[in-house]
Amino acid sequence: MRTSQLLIPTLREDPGEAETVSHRLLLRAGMIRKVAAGVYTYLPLGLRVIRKVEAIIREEMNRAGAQELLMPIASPAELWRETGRWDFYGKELFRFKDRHERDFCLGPTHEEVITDLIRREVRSYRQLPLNCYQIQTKFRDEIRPRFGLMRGREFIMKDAYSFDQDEASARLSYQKMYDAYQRIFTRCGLTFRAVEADTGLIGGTSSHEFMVLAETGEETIVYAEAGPYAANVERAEVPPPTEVSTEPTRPLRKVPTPGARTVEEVTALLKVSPQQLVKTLLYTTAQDTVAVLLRGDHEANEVKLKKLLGVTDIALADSARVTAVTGAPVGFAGPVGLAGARIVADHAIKAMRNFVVGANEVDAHYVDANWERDFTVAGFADLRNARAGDPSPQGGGLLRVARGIEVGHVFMLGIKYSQSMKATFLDPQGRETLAVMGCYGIGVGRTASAAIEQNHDAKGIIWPTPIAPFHIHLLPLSQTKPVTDTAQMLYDRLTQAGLEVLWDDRDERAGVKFNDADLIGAPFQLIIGDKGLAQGTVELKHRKSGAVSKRPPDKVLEEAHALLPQGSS
RNA sequence: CGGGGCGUAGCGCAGCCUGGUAGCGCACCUGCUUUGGGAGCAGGAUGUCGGAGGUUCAAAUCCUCUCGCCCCGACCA
Repeated sequence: MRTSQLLIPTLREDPGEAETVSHRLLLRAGMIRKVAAGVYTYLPLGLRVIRKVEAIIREEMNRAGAQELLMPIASPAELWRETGRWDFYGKELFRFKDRHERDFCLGPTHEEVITDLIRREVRSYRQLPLNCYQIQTKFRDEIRPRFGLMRGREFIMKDAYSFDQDEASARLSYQKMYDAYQRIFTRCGLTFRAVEADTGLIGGTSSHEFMVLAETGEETIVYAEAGPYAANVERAEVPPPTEVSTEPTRPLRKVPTPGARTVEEVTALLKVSPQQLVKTLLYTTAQDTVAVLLRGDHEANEVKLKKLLGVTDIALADSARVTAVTGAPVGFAGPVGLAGARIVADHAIKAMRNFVVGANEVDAHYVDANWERDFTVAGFADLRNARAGDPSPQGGGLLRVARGIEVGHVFMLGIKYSQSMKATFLDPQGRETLAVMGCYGIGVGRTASAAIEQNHDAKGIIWPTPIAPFHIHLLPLSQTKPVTDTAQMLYDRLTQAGLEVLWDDRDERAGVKFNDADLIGAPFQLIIGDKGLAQGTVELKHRKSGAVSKRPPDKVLEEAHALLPQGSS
């Protein structure tokens, strides 16, 4: 296609709103434009990339035995009330009413709609297993949309739903999707890792996230330095300590700690290490207040805490609540003599002796506190985030930490939705049985963004060939007849050979064309200039390496073919 | 929702504190020259200063309200 006929509004300067590389480059390369916070128009170039990613997803989903359908964006509140998610999903759900005042929402995901379909249409185990998917625009009224296509309020997602007659069969369906995801992200040219994950709002029994490794990722993952274990930090288990302190206990003493509230201030004042301090975090749940004891250098993991408490919502107590419960301002809470809250402790505490805690009194802490002797806890549990250097819970040495972008997520749902929505079928014995479900998502725009995060340089994007908007950027450097004729000839031949060619036919200076081409990021640039033609050559330049090969124009075709994967359109 | 910040030409910004003719760079239009890494010269067009109300002889500037956006924390593909 000719540049002069395409809307490719490249920007010379960085847009002020863009924070991350992918956001900045998508805007600068003229691929997306913002319509509202978290809502974007895909311009022709951006849409081509989206379509490429979608095509790869379709091929692999179909290959894995899934079938495509298309569900509506709008869905009625009744379905969501059946599963309880009309309330549970909260403000994240875009809601609206029709002219009859009936409640609707814009689908953030489609478990309800697909389960409604399947419960109506599937009667027999003979119709299972079944895996249906769609590529559809989703809506989530995110608290904070950001990073362009990375976290939008409207975004394109592939979502698949599997229905099986039993757990064993469901695990096979899950595995097929897991394998398909490996192929999809590999084909998209991404460096990624599948990690164990929390199931979040979707619910279910187990799940894996597919994480593209990138510094700008919003997720933190941990992985064994010498083994297969990898998990989201939210999920990563921390094994209980194996060595318990054998230090003789000393008597409890109260010491003044004027103005020292934070772990740093208290440890500096008392000249102890954070490992000798126990911090007391107060959380409020719908019912009560819970005190969480953590070693001074550890971080609370709220996902684990929610699971332990069996609640869906917790929040750090506000200062009024802290004062009411402890009798002291924030910064001096401690377990000794604490009456107004249940006390739970991370199991690292179990290994500690003679530690520092808050005294529930302004400007005072206890030193040489010991659990059991000075206070009792309701229980010990894994309540902290894993971190680099912790032992891997499943062997393979110590854990390392990396940042990741979640591009895909596979869930074993079990019977959560089939139960609440009564999706049943008759098994071979004629018994009414609940379908066992799985669901599987891929963020399409996020995948494209992640590809940019991993494949760019100071000049612009360097698309992995399978998802590049064009294979070759044809750059005639002047408007002379030999150059134009050669460009036309090469454009025709390459296009006929099945390659996707973007022909920069604008009357622009060479530098402008080079810079735009580098920004847009086609894997190859074919440069045609008067100088080269005088010597009978054109140049094929590899965007990634910068390598240039000079060839006579009629030799370009075979070289281009060798360089680009067959059938990669 | 809490905290911080920004809305001035298509884009990036200055002007605001201390009220008085709305500016700069890039982009855009015309002409000439130029032409292998974002050209030069000359000329030109472009603004309800986010919106509403108020104070004032006078408001981009001060006050009030409002809308939008960005950044930092709790959600997720």
